[in-house]
Amino acid sequence: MISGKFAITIHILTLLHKFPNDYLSSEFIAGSINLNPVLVRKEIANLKAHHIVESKEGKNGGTKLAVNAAELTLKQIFEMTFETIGLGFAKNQPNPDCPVGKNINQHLENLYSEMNQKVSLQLEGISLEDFSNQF
Amino acid sequence: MISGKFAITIHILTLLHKFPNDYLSSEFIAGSINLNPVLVRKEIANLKAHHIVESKEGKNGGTKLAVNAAELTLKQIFEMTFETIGLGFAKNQPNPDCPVGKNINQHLENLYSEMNQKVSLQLEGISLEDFSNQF
DNA sequence: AAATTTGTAACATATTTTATTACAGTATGA
DNA sequence: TCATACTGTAATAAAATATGTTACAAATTT
Repeated sequence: MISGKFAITIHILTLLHKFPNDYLSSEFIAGSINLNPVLVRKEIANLKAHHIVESKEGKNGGTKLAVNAAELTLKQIFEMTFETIGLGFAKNQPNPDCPVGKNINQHLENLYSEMNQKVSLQLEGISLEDFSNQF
Repeated sequence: MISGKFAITIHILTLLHKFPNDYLSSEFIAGSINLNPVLVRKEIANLKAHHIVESKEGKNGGTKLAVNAAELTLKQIFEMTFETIGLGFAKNQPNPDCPVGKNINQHLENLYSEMNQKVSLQLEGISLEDFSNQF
C-alpha cells in the first residue's frame, strides 16, 4: 500500500529535520508533498511504529523527529518502507513440470538478493542528515 | 505494460537458449510461464525489435534466439525491458513553493541514478548463458 | 485447401495505488 | 468548560496499471 512509500517517507523525514523544534501537522506536510493528509498520517504511523518520530494529538499537535538524523540511514528508511530491490516476478506460478519454470523464481530471487546487498551498502552510507543537507 | 516484464523476458530467453534448434511457439512458452500466449507474443515483439530473437509465422512457426547467449548480458535485457532501479516517486508534483518539495525529485533521481550504476555493473557481468546454465 | 502459428487490436477483468469522507478521541487555550 | 484543531483509523471510492481474453487477418507448412 503506497508505492511511492520510500519517496514519501523520506520527504516527511526531511521536512521534520528542517523544523527540528516544531510539531508539523499532517496537513502541512501533505501540502509540501501534494498528497492527501490521511496518507501522510499512514506513513507517519509506520514511522512511529519504528520509533523514528513521535506525534502529539490534539490542537497544535503534529509530528516531530525522535532520533538523531545523523544516525538514521537511508537503508533503515528503505527497510521500514518494506521495499526490496528487484525486477519483479511473473504473476502466476510457473509450470512446475518444466525444468525452467520450476526453478526460475529461485534463480531470480538469488539475483535480486545480490542486487539488494549492493544497494543496501550504498544506502547504508547515507544518513538522513546527509540527504536533508543537500537542500 | 507488464510489470514482470524482466522476469518474463528472461524466462522466454532461457527457454529459447535451452532449445537452440527449435522455433518455440508462444503457446509452449506460455505453458512454462503460465501466462497468456498473447502476452508472451507481446514480449517477443519487444525482443524482435531489439533483434534478439527471430520468429517465423505460419504452421510450425515460432521464435528462436538470434544472438549468442554468451554475449547477451542481463544488463541488456534489463534495459530492453525498460526497467530502472529506484524506490519510486510520489505520484503528484510536489509543492514548488517549498524548498524541500521543489528539489526532492531531483535529489531522489540522483540517488537512484547511483543505484542504477551499481546494479548495472552487476548485471553486466552475467550473460544469458550464465543464467541459463544454472538450470 | 486445411491446419497452425504469428501479429495485433480491442475490450474485459483484476489488482494495486491513491484519494476522500467520516468521525471518535485527544490536547490546547480562550 | 467549550470551541477549535489536531491525530488515528476505518470504510469506501476512484484512478491507474497490469493481466487476461477474444477475435481475426496474414503467413507458412504439409
